[in-house]
Amino acid sequence: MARPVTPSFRERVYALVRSIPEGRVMGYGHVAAALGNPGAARQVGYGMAALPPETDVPWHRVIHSDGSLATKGDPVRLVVQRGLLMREGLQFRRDRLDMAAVGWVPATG
DNA sequence: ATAATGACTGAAT
DNA sequence: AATTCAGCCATTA
Repeated sequence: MARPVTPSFRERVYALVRSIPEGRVMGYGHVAAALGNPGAARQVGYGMAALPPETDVPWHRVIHSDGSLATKGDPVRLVVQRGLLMREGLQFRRDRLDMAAVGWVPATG
């Protein structure tokens, strides 16, 4: 089956996001930097936008670098994401997460 | 090949 | 602390 020998940036994003443990979150820029492209934060979010609703990628664990959530002009999706995060035990502080506490860095625990 | 797009980010106001 | 502006770069047409 068509499996690219050189996985696209998006593929790498999905793989990393899938490896984010429950109760932890990562910023778009952090994901991009972990993939070796510290300037491709927007591409990370763009990849999330292309995810189907039945995806196995925990896209809700990827948020803004400042701990807030992305809206993309769809406030409904925002509420859903917040619910998913709270369901994992994350605490919101005025519609924002404490990245210093719940922020996760791969290969470091 | 070029141009437009966009779940972002950091600095300045 | 909140808002605004310009830069960034992979994907799509």
